[in-house]
Amino acid sequence: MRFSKSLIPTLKENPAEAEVSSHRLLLRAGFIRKLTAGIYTYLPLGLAAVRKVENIVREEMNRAGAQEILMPMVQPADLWHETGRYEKYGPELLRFVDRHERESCLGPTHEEVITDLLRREVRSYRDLPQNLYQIQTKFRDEIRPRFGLMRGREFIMKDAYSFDVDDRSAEESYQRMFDAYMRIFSRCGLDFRPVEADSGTIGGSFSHEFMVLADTGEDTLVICSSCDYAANSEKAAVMAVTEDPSPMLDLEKIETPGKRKVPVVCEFLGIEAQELVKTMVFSAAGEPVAVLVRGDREVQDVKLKNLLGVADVEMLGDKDVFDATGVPTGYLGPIGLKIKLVVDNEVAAMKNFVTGANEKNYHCRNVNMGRDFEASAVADLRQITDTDPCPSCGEKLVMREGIEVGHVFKLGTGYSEAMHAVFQDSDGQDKPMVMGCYGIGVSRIVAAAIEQNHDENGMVFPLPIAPMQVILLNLGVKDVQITEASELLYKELLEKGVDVLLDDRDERPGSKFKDADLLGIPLRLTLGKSFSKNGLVELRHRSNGATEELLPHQVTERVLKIINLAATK
RNA sequence: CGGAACGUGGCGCAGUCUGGUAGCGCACUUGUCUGGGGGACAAGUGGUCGGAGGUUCAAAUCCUCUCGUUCCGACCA
Repeated sequence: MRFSKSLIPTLKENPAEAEVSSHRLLLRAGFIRKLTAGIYTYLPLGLAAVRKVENIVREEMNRAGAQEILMPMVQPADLWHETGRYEKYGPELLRFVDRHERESCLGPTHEEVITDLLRREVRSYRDLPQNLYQIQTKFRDEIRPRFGLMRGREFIMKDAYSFDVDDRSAEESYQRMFDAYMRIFSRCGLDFRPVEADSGTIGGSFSHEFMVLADTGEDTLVICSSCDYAANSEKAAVMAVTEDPSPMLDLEKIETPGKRKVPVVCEFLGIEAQELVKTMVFSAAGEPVAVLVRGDREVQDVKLKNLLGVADVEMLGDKDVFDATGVPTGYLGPIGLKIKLVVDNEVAAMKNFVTGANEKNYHCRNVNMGRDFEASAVADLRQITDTDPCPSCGEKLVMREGIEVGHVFKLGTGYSEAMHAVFQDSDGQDKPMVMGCYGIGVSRIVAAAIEQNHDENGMVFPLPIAPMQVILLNLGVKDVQITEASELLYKELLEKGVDVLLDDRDERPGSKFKDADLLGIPLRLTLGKSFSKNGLVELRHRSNGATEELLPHQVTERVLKIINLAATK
């Protein structure tokens, strides 16, 4: 690829619209251009990086026994009605009607389409297992697209689906995909962690996310400092505490005029937030539900959602709380509360705590569960913190930010039952296929890789996913000797299958160096002064700035060696 | 969904408060010099000031509506 003939519109200045580094650099380096919010065109180098990632994904999926297909982006609403997701999925699903007034949508994911395919084509247990994948553009009408390729509305995703005869076999499929994902992200040169995750709207029984560690990540992870436990903080289990053995004291109602917020009540009563229990009211599928957590804790709504078995929970506003309970917020408590009540484990182990009295300007002291109120469920409902012990080994936890680049789910039979995707087993019985689904954000990997690998001069690509492996700088386009040698080297590298960008523009050396750094191409070859003087070619590593001087005939061999080393690492 | 900011040549911005000739840097074109970390000089090209409506002798500037973009937040009682 010749720089002079390519569309690589680099920018000297930071675009006003980009905040995070990957977004800024992708625009500055001329990898992408925005069409409209969350929707981008990939320019030659941007696409080249995407293709590199795709190829790694493809190789590893194929190696794991998955088969590549390509499904439609436009999907009929009927399929989505079958699984109930046309209603449930929410406004992220872009819906429209075609000229025949048929309801349709743009695929944000393909469980319905693939399940429809398999139910038509698979009759017998002999046809299973199947694992099919595609690399395709997805559309999700995000509320707030941001950070360039990180959270776009249109993005490139690899999605795979497995179909098995039973749970045991499905778990093997899951494990195969898990292993393939480990290889994929390692090969991409990413610093990542697989973490236990919530299975979200797609549903299913268990799942892992693959998180690239980066400060700009939108998810928070907890990682054990001692064992290999790691989880998304919204899922991370909090260890149950042992019950406080103190005897129960007499219940006492106290006047707390105007004291509503936890710190205010605590200060007024001279207690710590750990001695108080707050009562939060959520709406779950239209029903109000009260949740008790300790005063200094936060309810983790994903855990609540899972306990209640609903798609979504939402905290009620002051007015809705009053309508549901007859009590103004700030004075809520469990005693005599008329709505459903669920209690965090930690609270269940507490004795003689303070709560609201369900009466304006009053709280209660020495409240005890079992004596003063009953809960309809006790469960782990609070957000984990970094002072909590590791749920696996009890050691210290560390919290980190992460970018989700992959997600594997064991789906079970939810979709296959809803859509009657059955096969005849060896005993002659019809059984639903056991499914799994596995996603990778291909375009997001490019962004995450840049987020994780850049410096003040630009991107620093890991070799395996770099759009180009080598940038060859001809610093003397008007010098016949330098130009001839550059062209020769360029051809030689191309012949050996090296991806090389020849900077043959009539620019000053400074501009070429700056652009080379910005583009983040791992290996830079320079033919300039020291070539004229001593016939030497400079090889410089973008990542650490190390340089070596080589004779022209040594260059290709040396470059190939470095590339092969990076590939086998 | 709530809040805020911004929209002026390709990019980054000033001008708007206080209405009166549309400006700066970069990029681009031509020429000369220069040639290892975003060169210098000279001469040029390019803008319905996001859109619509209104006020005014006069609107980038004031008013109304609208579209677009970005950022923050989404309630812990």
